[in-house]
Amino acid sequence: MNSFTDKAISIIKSIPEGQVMTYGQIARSAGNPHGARQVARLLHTMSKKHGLPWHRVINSKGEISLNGEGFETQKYLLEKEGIAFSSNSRINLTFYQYEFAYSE
DNA sequence: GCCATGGCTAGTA
DNA sequence: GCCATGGCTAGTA
Repeated sequence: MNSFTDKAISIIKSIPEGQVMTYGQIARSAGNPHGARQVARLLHTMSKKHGLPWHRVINSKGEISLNGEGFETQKYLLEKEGIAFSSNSRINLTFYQYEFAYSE
């Protein structure tokens, strides 16, 4: 459990229902401030295999980063967990962002 | 080579 | 709206 990817995966798994984290926040928590794109990549390739709550990860602007069908699916899943979207389809991070903290 | 980012500038109002 | 950035999976040989 040492690589950036392993840490990121365990962090993503810890996001509680009804809360979100951003790509950059996960990357920083996993030890690489510049790893946001790697987080995006691993979500894309490993979500299914690891059963990740991929829909609880959004970008730093509070937006869903998918297009088309993916966008609709993610928005639906988040709303189902009680997360509200503003009229411009954004999420209030101050309210819904999970403050990840290491538990040793 | 791939990626579902993010930060910063320019350029508007 | 542009572009620098970086760790590594999936799939072939």
